[in-house]
Amino acid sequence: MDSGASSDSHISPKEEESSRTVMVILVGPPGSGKSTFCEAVISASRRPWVRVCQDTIGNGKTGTKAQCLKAAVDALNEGKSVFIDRCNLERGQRADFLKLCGSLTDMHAIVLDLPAKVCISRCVNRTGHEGNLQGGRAAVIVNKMLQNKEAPNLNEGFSRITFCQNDSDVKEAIKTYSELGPSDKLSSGEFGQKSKKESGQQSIMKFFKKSAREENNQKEKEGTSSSGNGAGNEFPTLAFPSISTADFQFNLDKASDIIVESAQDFLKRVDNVRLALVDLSDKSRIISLVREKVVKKGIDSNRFITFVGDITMLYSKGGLRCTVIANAANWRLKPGGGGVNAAIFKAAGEALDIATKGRAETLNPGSSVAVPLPSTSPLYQREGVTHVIHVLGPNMNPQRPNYLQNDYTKGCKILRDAYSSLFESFASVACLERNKKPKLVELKDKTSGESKNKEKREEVKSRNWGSWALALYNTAMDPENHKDGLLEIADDFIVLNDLYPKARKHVLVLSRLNGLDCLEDAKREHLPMLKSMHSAGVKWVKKFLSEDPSLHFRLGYHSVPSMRQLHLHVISQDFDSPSLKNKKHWNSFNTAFFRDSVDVIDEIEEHGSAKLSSEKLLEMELRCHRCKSAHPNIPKLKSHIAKCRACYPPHLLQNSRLLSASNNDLNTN
DNA sequence: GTTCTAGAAC
DNA sequence: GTTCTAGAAC
Repeated sequence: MDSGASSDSHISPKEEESSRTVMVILVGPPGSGKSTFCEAVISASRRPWVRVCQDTIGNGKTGTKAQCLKAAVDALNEGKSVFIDRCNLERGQRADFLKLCGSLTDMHAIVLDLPAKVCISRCVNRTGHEGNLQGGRAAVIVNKMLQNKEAPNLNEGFSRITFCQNDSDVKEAIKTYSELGPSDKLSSGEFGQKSKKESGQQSIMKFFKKSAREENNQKEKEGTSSSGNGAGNEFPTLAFPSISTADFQFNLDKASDIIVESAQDFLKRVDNVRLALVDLSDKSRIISLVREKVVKKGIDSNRFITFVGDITMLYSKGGLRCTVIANAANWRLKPGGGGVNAAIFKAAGEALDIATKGRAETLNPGSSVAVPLPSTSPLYQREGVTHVIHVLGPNMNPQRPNYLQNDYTKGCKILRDAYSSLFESFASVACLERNKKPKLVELKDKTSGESKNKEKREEVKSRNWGSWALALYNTAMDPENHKDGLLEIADDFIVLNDLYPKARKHVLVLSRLNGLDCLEDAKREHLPMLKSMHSAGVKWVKKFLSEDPSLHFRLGYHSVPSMRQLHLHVISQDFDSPSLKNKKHWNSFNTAFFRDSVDVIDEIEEHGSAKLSSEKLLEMELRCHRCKSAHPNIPKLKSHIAKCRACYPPHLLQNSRLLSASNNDLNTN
């Protein structure tokens, strides 16, 4: 080294060390204390720090990641150290910041891995926080973020990672960083206790279970409750009482056979669900009979369990989490009477009575009806029950309605029907709760190619619906309370005006079937409903054409809808609407992404399912739906289609895909 | 699905 | 300077 020169361009090793900057990426959900951490260090530190906070970077408002990146670069260039104060829970979110750092910057992560419930309660309690994440939304958002959490790893490029699981860990980390002088360097490696490895796919249900467990002070750890039996505990569970064997005096031996056989049949067909037969008495004869037969038949004890306890307190008293419970209902679906029915209605509160009335008035022996439990219900809040399935079995009691006069041929058939209806209702409810169908075990008529496709689609489908995507579902399940824009209520569908019509006339025919989320779910058994939805759509088209014969209509489904609950679009082809604003809007109605109802019905009749198009089509260039000319942007396209009178493409003129006043097919429907 | 808005495109 | 898109947030 040229020790004689005193040029500025030469930095002694000591000086080089002193010029090192640090970028500290905070990792934690809202409410984990990221901002507090930064402020505590900055106020106590001798080192120059800049806190880059996405919540405030836009002139005090929420900014973008790009703004944060720029602010970070600027600070590092000025020789300052930087805190990246945003959630950074996913590896991808951290990567761009790590890329900014040159060899003179140390890259650290501080993981604020505090219990989710602590973060949520802090979010709820604080006022005027920069991120404005207050109130009840906090829980939803924190949960959602934690689902995708990926703990930082040294191989991402960090030289030091500090894990904090509680306030004292946080305090210690604050102290360490506060004491970090301008020329100090912290040692490399991982510090603090890393939380137990969780899969990135941790579901909200699992999260709730975890929080509840923490509150229960490790209740499950100590006892060997029936729920603590391995993987089965992760599955949606249906708790059900023995049907017809109490007040309806059905023979216990016959009933236990039917329970075990029905359950075995169901569990063979539907994977990833669990059944729990529940009885109040520990001397329960039906429980012991069923238990015996379950063992004899070699049914997986993780997937079919028997449980002694109160069906309305399975979680709070027994630690058994069941998202769905069955009610041994009466035919009038009324509260009271005694037994399980009285107990469930009482525990669920008025909400269940109201929700039940919205679904059905009476119930026939051998059938069931699933009722979503409003979140206000104590049974929902305390026990985590999302649905009650009312089921009615055969009656062998001369004092009760529909007495079968000891006819066990009839009685057994009805009881089998009751269980099979109950289990099917449960499967569709479980499917809704997990936003995907329980994986059906392949039957012999499936080829391996088809089964691969199916798996692929299921993967795609497992994405979560945002809260905004539930509006149609809520309307379908409870039309009486969502009357805005409602045009017609039928037994299996509803017709309503689209809230943001993309043309002069744009209505939706909404299926009322619980569990049918989208076109992908539509199978042969749904054909009668798809046809009645189509007919309803045509009926409304006729009405609109009588008002304005110049219109043309298409009826169809989006391949991948944004809103949950199968809905048929009935839309006039003028696309003259201020709500049609972007490329996605246009392409969702004018590419193969839009599947004409007539084709959907044909394909399901022929192949058992409808073809779906990729969401990539939504990014395609903008083309007029009549003359197929391309246009650079939406305003230009809109002014073109307002004038274009070219013939519609031949494809649309076939098979009644396009309906107009001159269309003969309208009269034949 | 919409709204909001930064910044790209013109 | 204005228009328009696209990404983030809900």
